[in-house]
Amino acid sequence: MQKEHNLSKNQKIIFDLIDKSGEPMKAYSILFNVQKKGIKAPLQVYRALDKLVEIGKIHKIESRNVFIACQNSSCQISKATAFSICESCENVSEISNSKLSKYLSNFSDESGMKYSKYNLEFFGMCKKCKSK
Amino acid sequence: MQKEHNLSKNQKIIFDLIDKSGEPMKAYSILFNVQKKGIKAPLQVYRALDKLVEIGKIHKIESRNVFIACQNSSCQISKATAFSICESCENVSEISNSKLSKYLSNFSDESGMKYSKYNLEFFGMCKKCKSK
DNA sequence: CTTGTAAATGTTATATTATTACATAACGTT
DNA sequence: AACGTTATGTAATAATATAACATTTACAAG
Ligand SMILES: [Zn+2]
Ligand SMILES: [Zn+2]
Ligand SMILES: [Zn+2]
Ligand SMILES: [Zn+2]
Repeated sequence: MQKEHNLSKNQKIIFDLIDKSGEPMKAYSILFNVQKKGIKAPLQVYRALDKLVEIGKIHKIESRNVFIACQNSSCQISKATAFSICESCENVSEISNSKLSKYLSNFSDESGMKYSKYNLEFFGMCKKCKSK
Repeated sequence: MQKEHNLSKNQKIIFDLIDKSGEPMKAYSILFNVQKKGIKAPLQVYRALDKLVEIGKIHKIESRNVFIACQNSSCQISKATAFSICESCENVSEISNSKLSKYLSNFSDESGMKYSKYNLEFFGMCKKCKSK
């Protein structure tokens, strides 16, 4: 069962925006979109984003500096994330593949380092873009 | 056999700096360090970095916005990268594990998307930091 | 209910990371 | 030499993110 997080006002505004957009969003585009709701400064956006990432409601796509709503409604893991990114249209989707996540969560090497978290980004051409 | 790339003057200066440092470096720290060699503007640094990334001599650690020299001297792959990052001391090392790279290079799912590239970042505490 | 504490907010300024635009030079091939 | 490609130089600016500080809200312990 996923822990319930009561989102604060700003967190809710920003999560709803990202979630409804269904697309990756940039921080300053989010800022622009929520200014009518009274959120006026970058820091207000970044603070909400930080919290939402922390609790796993959204993820940051590091190679693109964008944020998307978690598409794995059942998973509370912001510690084991995998995405596919189309290099042509920049479409992003979250990969939820239990074999992959098991493989990576159990991965260890000779470094003696214990991995508690990972982020994986796959790149390629999506179906739509390929057929063009 | 890896293709030989003749680095240009700026590319060589910047690659040598990163390679010798043995550490992840930030773009503006690189800039600061090469100013005595006549490289005065961010763009000169970013252009060299772009090229070096493209040919696989260095890699960008996306979650940190830093660059490190490729530690896999034998591999020409800038298309299949994996790193371990210590969240305490920010030490980064490149993982070269043939099973892992095979597994990920062959990964496919039902999306119909063909993945031509991936980047994986593992996070945790390195040996040194754990023992403190 | 009040007091203490953590979390969230508001606001201004600033730091950090990266690119646009345009001009010139060097390199490699024919 | 002429051509196309790659690299360089320079100035300005865009895009991303954080520091510092003041205040407010939420919520639990006493
Ligand atoms: Zn998710
Ligand atoms: Zn696409
Ligand atoms: Zn490498
Ligand atoms: Zn460490």
